[in-house]
Amino acid sequence: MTDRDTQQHGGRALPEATLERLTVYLRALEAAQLAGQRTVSSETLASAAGANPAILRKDLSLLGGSFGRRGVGYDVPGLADHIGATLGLKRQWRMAIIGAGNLGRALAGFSGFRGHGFELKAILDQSPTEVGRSVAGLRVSPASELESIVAAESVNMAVIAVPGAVAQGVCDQLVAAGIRSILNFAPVVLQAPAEVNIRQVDMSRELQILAYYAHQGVGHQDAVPPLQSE
Amino acid sequence: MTDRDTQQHGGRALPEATLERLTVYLRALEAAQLAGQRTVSSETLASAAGANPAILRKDLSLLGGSFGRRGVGYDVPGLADHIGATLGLKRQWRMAIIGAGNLGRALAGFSGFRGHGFELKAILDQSPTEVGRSVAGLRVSPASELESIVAAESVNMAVIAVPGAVAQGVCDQLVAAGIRSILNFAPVVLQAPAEVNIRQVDMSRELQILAYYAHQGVGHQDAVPPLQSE
DNA sequence: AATTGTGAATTCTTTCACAGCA
DNA sequence: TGCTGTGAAAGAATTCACAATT
Repeated sequence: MTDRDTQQHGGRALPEATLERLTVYLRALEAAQLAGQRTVSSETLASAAGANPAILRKDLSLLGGSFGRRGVGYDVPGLADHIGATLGLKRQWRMAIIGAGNLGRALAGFSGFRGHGFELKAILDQSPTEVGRSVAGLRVSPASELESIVAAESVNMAVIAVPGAVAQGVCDQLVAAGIRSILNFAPVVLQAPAEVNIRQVDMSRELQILAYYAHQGVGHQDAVPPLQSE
Repeated sequence: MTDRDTQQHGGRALPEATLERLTVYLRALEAAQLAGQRTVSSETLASAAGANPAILRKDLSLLGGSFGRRGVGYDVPGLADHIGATLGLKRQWRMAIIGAGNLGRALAGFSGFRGHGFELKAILDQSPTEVGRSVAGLRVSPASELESIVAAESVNMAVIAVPGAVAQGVCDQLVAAGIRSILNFAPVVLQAPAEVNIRQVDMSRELQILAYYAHQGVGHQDAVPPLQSE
């Protein structure tokens, strides 16, 4: 554990499954903090996060530092801080949302990303009827100004909230403007150079997976670990 | 351990990673069909879906029937049909959206789920100012009528698009009304009995994972397989 | 006594590589 | 020839189980 080059900055990338769980632990820790808890056990935290204690401990062990105390549990603010630092939430992320329809406006109003270094700097739309409207305290800018706004506002993360038919075009423009982190809500697989990180949020995918489980009669519940017997 | 699953078509439950990819293959097949292609090779299809050919073939082999022809490729409509049948998209899924804010309205207007057996039957909201409005051709119903609407419309799938603070309450009501498939857009981990399937869509999670990769300078691209040098 | 941290065992997933078929 | 389908191999992720620590 004194071995610093194993994990930490510049160390190895964490498995994606671990990353997804870390975001959930972080949320559960924030809820625990609001509830006034100073420490949590892996069992409590895992249960709030819908995970199991063993994998939680394994995940945290990949983070490096040791934020638990044996016999006691994890220090709530300390661990939250450590996870936040690992995820890069101490930096400033300057976002733009492309598309000011219902979805873009909903995302703009979503408060969940504030307070973790995410700041919404611009919202853009192609349609003249949307341009100029006020959304979440910002004026909607014309899509044609994408490149200059990205530069002027130092935008380094973008959210695509446009119809599928134009999403790839928007993606290309974003890449050309230097953006390398994109969250895509349009129902298309975007093609982009390998250095661009794209995450996809896809309602159809989720509905189809739900349909599969319901169709098969499989009870698949992420949130509740199987009980140990014996 | 008991092997509790002997499903139809000689199928046990498919791995979740496979399910997620199947939905992408399906979309790519539909695009190919629109483009007039009759057959696709695993290489072409994988490239359109951002996967690699080997895992695509393995995924399809888990489905049972054989929809490829050696030396030729896959029959586009045949394979699309087979994947659709596997996912349960031949059945009728009757949906309700809870929450008629920007997000609920955006989801209601999202055409992507139509034509795959998904039919939006109701949209509900707590607030009297939303009730009665017309959204996607439906009138917004009061949230208090949830149980009776679910029964009257035989709703069997629900989408939660309400603020985090009330999401667990809505979830409890849905479960009480007999819903066992829930897609949750609220940023909370829902607690529900194991027989209820819940999928979570979470903007914070995705942004935080993007932040991690950008922070670490890791290029992680799901959508594009490493290019072969040619 | 309680709970973490982690090697070892297990299970799951992906990739390889090639036989089999059109 | 070209491409699928699939066992076998390799690689990851998860779970177990217990020594270490407060």
